[in-house]
This record gives sequence, C-alpha cells and structure tokens, in this order.
Amino acid sequence: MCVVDGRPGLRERKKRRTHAAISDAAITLFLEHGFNQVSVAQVAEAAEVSKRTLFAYFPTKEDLVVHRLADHETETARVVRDRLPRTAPLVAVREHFLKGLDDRDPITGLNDHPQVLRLTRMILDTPSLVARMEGFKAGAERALAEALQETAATPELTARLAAVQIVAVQWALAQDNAARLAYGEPADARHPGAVADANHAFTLLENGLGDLIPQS
Amino acid sequence: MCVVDGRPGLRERKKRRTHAAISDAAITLFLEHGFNQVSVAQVAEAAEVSKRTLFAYFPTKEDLVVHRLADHETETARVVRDRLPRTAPLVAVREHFLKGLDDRDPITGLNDHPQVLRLTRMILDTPSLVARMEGFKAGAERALAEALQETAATPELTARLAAVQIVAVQWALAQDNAARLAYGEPADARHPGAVADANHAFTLLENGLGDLIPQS
DNA sequence: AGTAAATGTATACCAGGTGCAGAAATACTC
DNA sequence: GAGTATTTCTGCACCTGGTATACATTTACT
Repeated sequence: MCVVDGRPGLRERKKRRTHAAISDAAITLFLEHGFNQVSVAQVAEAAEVSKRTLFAYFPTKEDLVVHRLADHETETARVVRDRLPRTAPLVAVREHFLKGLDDRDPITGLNDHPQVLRLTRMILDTPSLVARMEGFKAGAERALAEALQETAATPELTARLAAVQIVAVQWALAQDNAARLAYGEPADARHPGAVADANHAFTLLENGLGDLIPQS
Repeated sequence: MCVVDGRPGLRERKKRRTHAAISDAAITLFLEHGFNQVSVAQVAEAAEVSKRTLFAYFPTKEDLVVHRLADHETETARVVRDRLPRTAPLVAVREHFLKGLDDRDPITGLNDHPQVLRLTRMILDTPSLVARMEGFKAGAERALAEALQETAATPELTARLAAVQIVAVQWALAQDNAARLAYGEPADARHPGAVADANHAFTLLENGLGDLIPQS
C-alpha cells in the first residue's frame, strides 16, 4: 500500500494496541479481584489473546502491573544528569522531589486518586509485587551511581554510597506518604507534612547522622 | 521411656536432623548444578524425604538457601540495642562492621573460603535469590528503625531514614567486597582496602553528602 | 500395652512459564 | 493486484513450584 511516512506501520500500531489491551484487562481484573485471585489465563481470555501471546508481551505476571513504573527507574539519574550548571546533585534531586510532591506525582506516594490508591494498596499487599519494586530500587541505585560518577567527578565507591543513600531516602519518604494516604488522609492535607518531611530528610542526607547523639 | 530432662526430645532431635539433611542436600546439589537446574523433587529425593515434607520444613525453594542468613536480618538492630552506654548508634554499628571485617564474617563480603565464595556467586547469579536478599534488607531496615526509635529517643521518621541509610551503606560495602573476592582477590589482600572503604562510608554517613559540591 | 497427637507419604491437582509446529496476518516485490 | 517471505499468533503438550486431601507411621504419654 502507498504510505507516505512508514513510521507507525500497521504491525507496530497493532502491537501497541494489543499491549495496551492486555495491560488494561490485567489491571482491571487485578483491581477487582486481587492479584493472586486472577490467573494469567483469565487475563489472556479477557484481552482476547492466547496465553502464549500474553507472555510474548509481558515476561512475567508481575510485569503486567509494574511495567508502567519502569520509566521511573532512571528518573533520579536523569535529574542528576540534566541538572543546571553549578548545582549540587543533591539539591537538584531535592527540588525534583519537592516538585513531584506539588504535582502529586504517584511516585512520591502523594497521589490520592482512587485508582492510584487502590493500585498502591494492591502492590503493597502482594509480596511478589513488592519484591519487584525492590528490584526497581536496585536499578535506580545503579543508574544514579553512574550518573553521579560521570557528571560530578565522584569516585566510584563514593558515588555508589551516595546513590544508595539517596534512593533509600526517597523510597522511605514515598512509602510513608503512601501509607498515610492508604490510611485515609487526603493528599492535600498531607502535602505540608510531606514537604516538611522531605526537607528534613534531605537535610539529614546533606549534614549526616552525626547530630544524632544519644545519652545512655 | 525414662528421660531425666526431656529438653531435646527424640522428636525434636529427629526434626533437626531432617532439617539439616534437606538443607545439606539442597546446597550440595545447587552448588554442583546451579539453583535453577535442580528441582525441589530432586532435592527431596536426595534427602530421602517426600516433596510434601520438604515444603513442611522450607516454605519455598529459595528458603533452602537463604534460611542460613535469616539471623543476620536483626543483627544491626541488636548491635544498636546492646551498645555500651553513652555510645552513638552509628559508632557501635561502625565498630561492629569493622570487627566483622577482621573476623572475615561472610556478611561483610570478605570471606574467601571456596564454599562461601561459590555460594555467594550462585546467589548473585540467581535473580530469585537476589530478590530474597533484598527482602532481608527490608527486614533489617524495619528492625533497625525500631531499635533506633526505642533506644536513641529518635523520632519515628528520622529513625526510619537513618535506618535505611545505614543498612543501604552496609549492604553496598559488603557487595563491593564480595564482588572483588569473586573476581579473584584474596580476602587478606582486600582487608586493608575494605577497612578504609568502610571508614570512608561511615564517615560519609556521619557528615553527610554536603561536601560533594560539583562544578559544572 | 495402648491411645492421642504429631509427622510423613502418595496422589492428584492448580498455576506460572516454555518449546514446538503450524496457521494467520503483515510486509515486500513484481 | 497476485505471490512470496517474514513476523506474529495460536493451540497443545509439558515442566516445575506449591497446595489439598486422605491415609499411614511414628513419637509421646499414661
């Protein structure tokens, strides 16, 4: 057939539609009945696709859920790479996280749209999905370590140490917010506290734990 | 039968023996052929036990390997709880880690006994086992956060933030050591570097990442 | 010795995931 | 516009981790 610019291509478009159809069917069923209560066969049937085809698009059942978060794996690393000149990496990361809070970015745990809320709860209640999230965390650590090493002239070990600390802290903040929202607190009510906590956390990251001096 | 002090009990002893027999058979087979190349049925057969019994002792295949590391999950938390009076938690943890290096404690990644080395390599090469290790990490974070909150009069969020940073750093140090030893470096040769790296890491933890100021 | 409770076994079963051979759809060529 | 090569999809059989059930065996207690 005559095609002016063959960018999309029928095959490619169909692939994307199938991908979306499977993912949507999966999310719908999982949210309705729970991740472990729905089999991949049921998802395949709902998406009008064979089981074999489903696994051609998503290598594991968990990927049906977590593939949407794959982009975030390298997000912090990108923030460090794309930061303004003469800006400390940690400052760039802090500002990006605060902006995420303002935008109610789901990755900060501060989005209380019912769909997001239910999805978050489902993930947190499903061990195999939590494990996958931990995997993303590890990926984010690696990516950030590389970015720090390349753009901030940081020795390898120092870059790795800084990366694991930064990622761990962001994760902890997000989990705390998500837990509070899952408990029923509205995002707007939580926002000031989330900002204060984030600032506290990043200041701790900057100044270290040395101030925590005990008596006993 | 006449038993003076029924502490062990025949049943208990037999249980322990079976537990050990299964675990040993599993490790032996896994080290020889690889984790994914050996089925639980083969392990059960080698241990002269039914598959059902195996799963009565170990809830998942991965537990056959990682159950030995379960104790370490709360190790850092214990160190903080049992620290000497008027000692900062971080100082206690640092000294404990350095002692672990001196003792070639496998958890520091600085043990190069062939068995340990092969086991480490196998775990790192098996995604499902790595995922379980990440799970232990999360458990260690929770336990340490509790210990910090209870014994160091630290607010909840601060305790959690400090815990995730400390655990993440220890983990990174151990992984770095393990990687170098897996690459062929002897533990004794690595020891001075490991000590220096650990001190650098804990100092970073104490003083924060604020010194890492970029120019660009 | 005899009985209750715990433990082990055999069998069948479910679900996630893969290999394979062939059918169907798409892209390319004349 | 027909014909062919290449992907892609499908159905099927199969393997493995893990569980349910029902029954046999062993240990502990009196």
